[in-house]
Amino acid sequence: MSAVERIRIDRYEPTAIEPRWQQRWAELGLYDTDLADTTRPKFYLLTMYPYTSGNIHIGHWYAKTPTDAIARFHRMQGENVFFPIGFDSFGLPAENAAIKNKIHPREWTLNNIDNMRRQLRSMGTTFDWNSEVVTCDPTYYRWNQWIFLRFLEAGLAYRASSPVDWCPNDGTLAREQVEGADRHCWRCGARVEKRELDQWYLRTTKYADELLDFSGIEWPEPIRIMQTNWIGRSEGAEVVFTTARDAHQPGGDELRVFTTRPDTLYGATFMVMSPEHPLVSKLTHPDRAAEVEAYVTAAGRETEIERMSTEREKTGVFTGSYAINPVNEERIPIWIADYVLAGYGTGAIMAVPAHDERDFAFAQKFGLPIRRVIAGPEISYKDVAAPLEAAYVSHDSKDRMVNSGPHSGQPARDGFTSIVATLENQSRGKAAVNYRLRDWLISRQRYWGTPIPVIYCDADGIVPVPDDQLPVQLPETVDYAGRGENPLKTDTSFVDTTCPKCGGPARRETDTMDTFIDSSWYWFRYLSPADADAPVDRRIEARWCPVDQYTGGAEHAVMHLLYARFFTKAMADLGLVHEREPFKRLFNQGQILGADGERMSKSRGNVEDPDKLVSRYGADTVRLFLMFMGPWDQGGPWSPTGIGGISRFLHRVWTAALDPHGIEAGDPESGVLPAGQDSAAAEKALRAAAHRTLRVVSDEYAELRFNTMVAHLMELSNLLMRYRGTEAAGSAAWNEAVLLLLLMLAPAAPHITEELWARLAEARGEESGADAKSSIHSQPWPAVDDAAAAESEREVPVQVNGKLRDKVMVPVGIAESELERVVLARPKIVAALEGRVPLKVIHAGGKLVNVVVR
RNA sequence: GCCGACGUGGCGGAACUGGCAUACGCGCUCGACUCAAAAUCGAGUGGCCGUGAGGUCAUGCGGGUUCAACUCCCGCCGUCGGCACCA
Repeated sequence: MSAVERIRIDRYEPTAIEPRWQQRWAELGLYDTDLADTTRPKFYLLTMYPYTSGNIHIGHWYAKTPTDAIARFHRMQGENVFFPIGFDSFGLPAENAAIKNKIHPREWTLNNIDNMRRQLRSMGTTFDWNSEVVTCDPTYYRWNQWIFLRFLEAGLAYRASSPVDWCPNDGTLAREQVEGADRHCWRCGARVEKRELDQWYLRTTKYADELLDFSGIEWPEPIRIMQTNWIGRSEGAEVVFTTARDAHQPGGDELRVFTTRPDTLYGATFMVMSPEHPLVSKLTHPDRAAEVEAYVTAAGRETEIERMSTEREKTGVFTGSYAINPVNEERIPIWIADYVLAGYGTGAIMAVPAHDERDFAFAQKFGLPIRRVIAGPEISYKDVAAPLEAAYVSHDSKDRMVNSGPHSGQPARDGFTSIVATLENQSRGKAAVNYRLRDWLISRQRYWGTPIPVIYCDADGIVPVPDDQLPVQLPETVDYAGRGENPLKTDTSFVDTTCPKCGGPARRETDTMDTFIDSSWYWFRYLSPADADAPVDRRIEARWCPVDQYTGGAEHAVMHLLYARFFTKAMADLGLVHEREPFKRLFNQGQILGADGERMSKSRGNVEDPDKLVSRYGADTVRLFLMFMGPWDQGGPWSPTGIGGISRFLHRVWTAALDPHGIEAGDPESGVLPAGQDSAAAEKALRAAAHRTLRVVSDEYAELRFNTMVAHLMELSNLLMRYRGTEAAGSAAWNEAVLLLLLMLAPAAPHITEELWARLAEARGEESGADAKSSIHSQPWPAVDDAAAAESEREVPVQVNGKLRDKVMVPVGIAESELERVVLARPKIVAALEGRVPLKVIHAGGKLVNVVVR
């Protein structure tokens, strides 16, 4: 090949190629899914829709482009792939930007969406844009309202007054939106306080047990554990204590407690109520009223002041009242302390200081009695009365009950059931289950969200907005007086309305819904985004749900991913959908951190803008680089070091495909076959390598192991380059290897492969790029030729006492005795044996030989 | 504190059910091409000892099981994520 001829080969210039193909694919409608097509198996692939913050950053690329490779891979497998995208577009940032920049949240959001659409397209992703969903659009949020009304009818939505977490800036928060030991707001970081408010809830607890059941879905173990812990099911008993008659009050009130250790009931030496407990004022002795009142007031403020440490000293006050223990009629004092939570169990506990660390600390501080009622196997009868130095918290099967009246001596395990049975006989308690999970508080005092469709009428109370008046639209012009105040509240044109029942004057609810409502069912809406009659088209849903593969970050473990499961179950019970689980398979990609190892955020200034990388290297290089970085579920700090290696790889693919005969200057070896190989052997080696690569790469795509997939494609391209310029280059085997390489690379690097596919077709004199069928992305995934991939010889490592001493080439399928004979004759092995006689020879299925000597 | 993930060259990482530790890539060193540089191509690249063949140590640390351990078991240390007194 002359130098002149080589120069005529076009250079690989991604920025020239990529926009052209993106446009061509859109024109051909290559990725518009026909949901009615039943001739192929369906594959619903979902990636978490982005929040409309304005910019697509490298983290979005890390989440979306490997997911796109999954979509392309499944299409090549012959499946009908549905891969939609949309925008999570309600929420605080839009509102904050509006306040700051004096721009309407809608305008801010829609501008951002325009920019993000452009950026998403530049990735070369195959989203079906026809099914796009934008949650701040009335055509979407009217169905939030409609579903809410169905929940209301079914008793799954209700209004209640209770102490809620309140952020001074952002208003009420769901419990999972309060973070850290100091209880700060997940959005603004301000300290959260408790407020007693009337708010709307969804009855998530109704599904607590079903949500614990993960059978039939393939989710990562850590997420299942997190959800399980979050739901926090515990089995125990509810025990009814009765207040004792006293000078200041008649007694006889029931004080219910939940305990997981009914076997310790004889060890209850006092009781504790939460400061918010309804019986607090009734049970407080007049002499103690001032002290108790002060404590309760302080506790209300508690959460907003220092609460950094769980090691914090226990605090509390005595009410002056006593309760009767149902099993031994013992009279024990009732205290109030903030370590007992109002929202869990009954808001009151029986304190067993001998066997609970918290109760122990409290008893020590206030000098309350501590009585051992459970003894471990090492405790002798004599030691039972000895003072404890710490709470004995144990579930040892050898534990036995002591100081427990008729139950003394019984194994503690049996005590659980026998005490519950005793209580049940006397109607003073029963077996009970408690959950840590609470109902979902959805009211938000914000403008930029879905208005809750109810009306308050003085005559008729809470009146749902009739379906035919939906959507309740957000007013267009609003006055942003300032932060923390919902502008809907002061907008009389919105608030003032008439009662749908009596026609009298009435007020609209001004709270809007938590934005997690939007993402709790959006994948259903993708299937029929324009349907004006129903939120979900049940016929399409029946065919396409559940989502086959969902990808997104693990940070949504106990919020979005739990809410989505709840919604699906609730909607199924309402007959709106068929499936009870939303996402069959879930994969959590890791998180890309800033170069400083911290979470990427605008405030830290460590956000990586992919646009300049794309303009320098091209989208294909950025896609491959992100896949090559490491296992997809791992993420890690961002560093562009090494992206040049990916760029070089794609240049080599380009060269191998278009210029098989070139010889690199300065390389004395190039153009020469490896020693001992003729061109037939070289061609055989090429085919074998290509088909073996195909075998592993197919698995790696299916298992989402993109980093090793890229590595294996690099190995194949390195091999091709080794044979470039030799007699084998340009042979049938070479061409086959090149085409296989392009097909295997196509899902990951769609533009360069499409370009080379088209050029090679043209070189063969075929039409290319004219229709959807000729695209590389419409080709079937190739089949492995097992005969070509098979190897005739194998290199077997040989060890002596587990240490590598030699390697031998032997025919595949060699008999063990023959292999042993060959091995023992090897000079290196003879030397290593030093005359010793082998005790044993391990063959390890022909993969390795280990000669064991003493 | 409880729950979970992870710890391998200078760096990102590979080794799937115990079987050649360090694939692939980055970086670095040397060489070719060049007046020179960039780009590209080639060779080398875990530590230590040795001119060499080779030996020896090494997958966070300490033990153990095994012919054989990055992989399994026990006990520590460290990093990251989740939970936050849930009775």
